[in-house]
Amino acid sequence: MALHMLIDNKHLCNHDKRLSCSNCRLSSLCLPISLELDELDQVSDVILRNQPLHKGDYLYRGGSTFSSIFAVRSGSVKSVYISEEGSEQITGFYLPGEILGMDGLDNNTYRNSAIALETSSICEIPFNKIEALNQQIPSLQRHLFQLMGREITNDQQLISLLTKGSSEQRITTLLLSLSSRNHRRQLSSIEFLLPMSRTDLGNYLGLTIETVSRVFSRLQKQGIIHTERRLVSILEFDELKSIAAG
Amino acid sequence: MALHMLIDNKHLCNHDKRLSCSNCRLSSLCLPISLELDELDQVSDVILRNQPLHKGDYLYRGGSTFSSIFAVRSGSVKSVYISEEGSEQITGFYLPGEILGMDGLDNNTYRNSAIALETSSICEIPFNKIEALNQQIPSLQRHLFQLMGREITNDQQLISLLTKGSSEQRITTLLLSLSSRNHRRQLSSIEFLLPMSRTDLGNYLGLTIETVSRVFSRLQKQGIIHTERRLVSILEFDELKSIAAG
DNA sequence: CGTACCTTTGACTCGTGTCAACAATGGTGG
DNA sequence: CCACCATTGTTGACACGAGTCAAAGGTACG
Repeated sequence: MALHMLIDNKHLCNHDKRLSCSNCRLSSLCLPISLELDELDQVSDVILRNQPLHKGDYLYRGGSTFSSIFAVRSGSVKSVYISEEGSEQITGFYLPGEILGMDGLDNNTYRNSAIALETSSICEIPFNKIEALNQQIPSLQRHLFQLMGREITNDQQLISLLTKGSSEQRITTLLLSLSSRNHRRQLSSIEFLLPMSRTDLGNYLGLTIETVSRVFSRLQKQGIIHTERRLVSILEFDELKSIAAG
Repeated sequence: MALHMLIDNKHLCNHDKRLSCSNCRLSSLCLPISLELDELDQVSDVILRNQPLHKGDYLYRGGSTFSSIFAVRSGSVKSVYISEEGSEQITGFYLPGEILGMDGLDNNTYRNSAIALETSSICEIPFNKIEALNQQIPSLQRHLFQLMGREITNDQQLISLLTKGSSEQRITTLLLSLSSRNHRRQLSSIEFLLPMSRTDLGNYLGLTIETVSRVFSRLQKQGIIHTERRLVSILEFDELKSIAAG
């Protein structure tokens, strides 16, 4: 009897106050703001809250069948495409409140693999269930389109950066992006931990690890940032912006 | 009376057999294949078939309010982002049967401008009307998500190309892309006209016009392609592929 | 405590950008 | 119809930024 209640409690954990969307600090980032409370609960009910991933764990693998999109709850995830020849290209970093997995919509197959950069909690959003909810909640459908539109504009910003930007512009732009994404989450925009290695940074920005390292050293020597391993402090915000702008 | 009939005819031109989706050779490219005939007509009815654009005309402008997505019927269009500082980045080329405008979904504002590369006919698809149809035709909603997913994976392929590819890889990859897109439309995959200038090509691929020109010359000297102005003939398909692969 | 991995720094190379001159093309108006 | 000009594309010489190769220092993990 006691055991039975325990199991029931586990089944109901989606409704646990601590784990519902209505109680999540990040819901304003990953869900439309205009949802009614009962709509919010409907959405919350289809979301799976799986075991946390550890560093290096796969959230999904490139080539596997698309089923869900994912929202980062804590930690961070990288999205990486692995070509037939084995070369890897990181296509994005995802922080708490951000959504990934939309690379699977094209062929019903994930194009990228998603790998945890650190211990991370992830909400899984089964796509067929959210598609069904779209029929009842129009603002949800619109929100999904908006999320995909944001993914597209993000990728296009990266394209501009890669075609036009020097190594310094690429790195300063990324630092400013991380800074503003931290700010959105009410965290410090001037001091934060990089979730990714120098290697990942270079891969994402199309630079070698040596160049990444040299740029960090140069920025530090100029007194614009201070770095200690993965901890970054921005000392001269305006300088950083002006380098990023070119 | 005669005049009245004429006007009525004009209003009915969407139902003109020549201009309905059910009669369009390209419908298999831009619409889901699984549509019933009456569903196809429903979709066809909301689509606007505007006056053809001439070379250099804007289909939409970056910063204006998002209202529609667009399908290229004939001709070709480039999508270009213009930064505050005035630098331009071409983010895509769109050929007949391909769909653009999804960069407007993020902020309800087009991020890019879309400009005709030559005289082009474009179908305009008002987004709120297609959103409403989604409620009745689930396969249409899925198709829209798929189109956006394709846009995302296309952008990510370009990112890989820009971070890893040499000038030769970038250009040969683009030539192969154009070739296969022509093939999809039952046109020659070995001889075709480039719709864009060398300048546009270089801008898209992150290369200067001089480098583009030199790579074309080199490929021609090696007997892999033949070019004469914008006409490209692929002489050694396998060679081209092996260069593109790296 | 040792090993493996990640990062930093230096010397050198190479590909692409920059600057410049010139050729070819297409549109315009006399 | 042709001369003119603007635009676009080609080719060469040179410079420079990022890649490559190599070595050494730090840090974390078992």
